[in-house]
Amino acid sequence: MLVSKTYPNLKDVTYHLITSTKELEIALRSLEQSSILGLDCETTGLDPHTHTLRLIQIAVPNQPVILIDLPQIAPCDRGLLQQFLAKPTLKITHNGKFDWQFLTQAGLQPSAPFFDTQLAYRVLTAGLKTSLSLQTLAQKLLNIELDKTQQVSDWSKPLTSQQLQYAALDAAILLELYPILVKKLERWQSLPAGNLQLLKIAQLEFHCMPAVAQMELNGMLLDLSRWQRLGAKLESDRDTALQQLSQLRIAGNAQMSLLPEMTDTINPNSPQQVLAALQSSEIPVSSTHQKELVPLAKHYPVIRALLDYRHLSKIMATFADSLPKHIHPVTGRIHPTYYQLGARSGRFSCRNPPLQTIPRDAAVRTCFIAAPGCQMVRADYSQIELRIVARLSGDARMQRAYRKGEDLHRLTAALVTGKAIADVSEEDRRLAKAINFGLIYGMGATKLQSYAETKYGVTLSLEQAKAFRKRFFEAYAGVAEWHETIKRNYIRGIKESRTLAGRRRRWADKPRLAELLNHPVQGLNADITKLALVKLNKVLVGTGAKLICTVHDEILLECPAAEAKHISYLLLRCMIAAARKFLHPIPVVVDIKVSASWGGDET
DNA sequence: TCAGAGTGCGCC
DNA sequence: AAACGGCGCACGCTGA
Repeated sequence: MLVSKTYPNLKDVTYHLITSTKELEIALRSLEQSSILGLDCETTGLDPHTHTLRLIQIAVPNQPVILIDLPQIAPCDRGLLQQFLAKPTLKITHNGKFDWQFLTQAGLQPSAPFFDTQLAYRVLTAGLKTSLSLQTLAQKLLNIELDKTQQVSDWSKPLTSQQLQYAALDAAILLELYPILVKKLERWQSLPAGNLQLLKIAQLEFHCMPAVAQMELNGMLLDLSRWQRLGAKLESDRDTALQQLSQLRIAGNAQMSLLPEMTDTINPNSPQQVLAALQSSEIPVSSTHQKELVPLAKHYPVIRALLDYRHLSKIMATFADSLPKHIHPVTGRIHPTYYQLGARSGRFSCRNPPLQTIPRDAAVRTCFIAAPGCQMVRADYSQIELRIVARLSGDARMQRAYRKGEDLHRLTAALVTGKAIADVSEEDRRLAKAINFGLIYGMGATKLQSYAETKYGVTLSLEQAKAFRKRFFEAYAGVAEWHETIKRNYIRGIKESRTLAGRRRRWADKPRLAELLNHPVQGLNADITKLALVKLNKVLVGTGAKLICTVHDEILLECPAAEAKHISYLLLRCMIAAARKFLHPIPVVVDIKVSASWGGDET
């Protein structure tokens, strides 16, 4: 099954199957001396709320792999195992989040430190589209072909020797991967540029893993009846928009008579058909993209109706109809999957359902509620990306503004319009937001124009967009220089980028300039939020607070109402401490709210 | 008929 | 010369 001269330890991996408490006691004693162990589990399925552990595999160097047939060990006899896993032995896992969740559900929560080979490999390959399966790692790092056919076998029946052999190998191989990955993570540390701490980034991820695992187990509570009422309203609004759309289309049909086959068979969800219909009504569009339609909405009611319809049907399809399907039958809560290295920048990604993209609309967010007797405590970093830009670029004016606690958007508005700060209008400030957020990643004038219109409702001519762009970089010369520095790297053909914390992103091909501008910022934001989660996980021990969601620069907790004040203090402290480590001397501002729901606005 | 690329848009 | 980045999901459409 496995042939390798290089890894004699993996040739004929021997194992010891434990089926009684007595055997377990002896086996655990034999493992006690080792400072590291490979840990893996086989389960009856993938859901830690409904499926259960079947086998726990523990590998230590130079010993048979211990395979614990957990159902054979009476729950009252699992104390020793629980104590064993709670010891500070280094646990080497592959996708340890999964094992952590099942072990935790079984009352066998493993304690740090962890070394997760999957996270480690992603830290090394961030930005590349590499597979992260154990099979791939075995192949690339050990030159071994791993047979995973047993992975999907039936683990609820009596175990076959193939299953046992497979299970033992999965744990044993972790011990071989570990030193290789450590060496790779450390190698980058010795490069001359300094501050290259890939091992530290990997350890940040390892420390974050239990917080993420627990966050998934905790899930979020949706007020279903409120949600359904909202859904009904959205649906009727959508249908109203659709009706308007069809009436308006008929009204415009004088021009459409050339294409009679289109008049009543247009699918409003088809960009192709909509584009053809708009063009045949002599509306000057080259695509039906939002950015092209928004400026026309003022002049054409049909476009307004189309945009309204699209918005509402988007929310209906992606959220209103789908979220209730994700309510877990056992917990009654929504448990998405978070991938802590899901984004190339180091950010989390989240799916099933995508809680990171829930509409901001208060009507939507107030449906996400704290459990009875509990409050939601949520906090987000104020303008974290702009503060990071101020920190990285060293731009004097930005730094001064932040240190004096000024409103950077107002400042930008004043600088680009030439007005005094006191005369800056609300619209000027919205314009400035578009400018600040857009231009820091190198947006061009054309995009700035449509971005300001679409996202901030500010209409600009192309000339104005060009002029504002020019003035922005004159006003923030440090930002312009920072861009120039990165541009030089870009021209040199550099293929990787680092955050201040050392996180690296790689490119297989030539990166785009904007990607090189973005990664140090978005990546550091991820570093900071993850550090905050790690700090938080420590201080929340013993409290009633639960981590329930994180959205890039925001952290949501749920806790008994009586604790809310204390918990919000802890959350604030952790987030500020995490950001301060990298942003100093730029001040860190965290906005914190305690409320009954995600949308509530109390405190 | 079904996988997959493309379009479009929700969030930060 | 010019260039915002990072996601996941639903949908219509294409081509084998």
